[in-house]
Amino acid sequence: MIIRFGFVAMAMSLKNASPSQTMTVSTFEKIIDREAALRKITRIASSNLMNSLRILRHAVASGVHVYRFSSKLLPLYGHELTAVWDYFRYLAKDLEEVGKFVKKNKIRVSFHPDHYTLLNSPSQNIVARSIEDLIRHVQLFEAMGLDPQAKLVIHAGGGYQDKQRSLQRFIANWSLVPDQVRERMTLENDDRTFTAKETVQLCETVGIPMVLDIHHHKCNPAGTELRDLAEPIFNTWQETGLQPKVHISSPKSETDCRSHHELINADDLLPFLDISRELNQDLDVMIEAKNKDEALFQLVKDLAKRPGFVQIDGGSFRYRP
DNA sequence: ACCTGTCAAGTCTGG
DNA sequence: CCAGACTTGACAGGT
Repeated sequence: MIIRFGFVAMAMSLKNASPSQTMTVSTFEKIIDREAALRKITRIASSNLMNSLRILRHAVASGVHVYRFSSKLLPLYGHELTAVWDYFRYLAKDLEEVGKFVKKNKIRVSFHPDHYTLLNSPSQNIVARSIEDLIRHVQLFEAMGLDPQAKLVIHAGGGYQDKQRSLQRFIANWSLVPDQVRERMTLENDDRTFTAKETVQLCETVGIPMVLDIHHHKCNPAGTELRDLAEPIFNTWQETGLQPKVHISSPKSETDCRSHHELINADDLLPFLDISRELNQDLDVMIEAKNKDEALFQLVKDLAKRPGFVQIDGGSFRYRP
């Protein structure tokens, strides 16, 4: 069984390489010459894309094959202040260059639109804006020339006092989601509302893959066991040509279980790796830790000393029975 | 150079 | 019914 590790957005090992620089609304509004403000935003976006490329080069050089882009690549993209501006006209070359590097090096990439993106809201306006946000993320992948194996992951949404109705509303709203989004969409269990079991059932209903977050499951298990959920979750990936992806993070402390620690404690991950090994299931594991790539390297170093782990490169292992 | 309050977005809690 | 927490890196305005 093969395990590959990935990291999110930033690389702590690189200096001055933020992929998420931005401009606030108040700064934008203070610039009288709107055209100048929009050009400045475009310069920041270009820098974010070139820093993403630096991070990807660093990942490849380190043997890392899995990466999640920052969702803040294009400042204020989607805000009404910038509605007149065609970001892609000016950023096409940068996006293409990033995409070419991803394809050439076969890096598995994704986006995680943030928790304001809700497909199950009772407000049709919020649902409509969320779909627009998902489309904007898809447009980025398309401009990079990346096929539907480049995925989006979001949560099932809010509970709104009635989880069952809220799940039904997700299913009803799914008909509003265009194909270009559907074919890239995946869902992740969250740490307070929708459990892994509820999320995998929802994924089965709408026919999309599920990303298991091991830490969220620990916060929000509702009496379910990962051992029983692993197979159904893995099955949701069957048609995609991709191996299942899971998220791992370690709690900051016992009292603050939900926050992310700087590093990954291997003990938080090993039980699930053992389940996957029993099922002979290859896995991609996304590290969600404050120390980003350095948490990945630390975990790799730790696992390399343990029985059964045969290191392939800086970011992957063969895990033997 | 460094520090502190603020930031596009929505939901949930507690008062 | 409304203010504040939630999470986070980075801005913005102060020193």
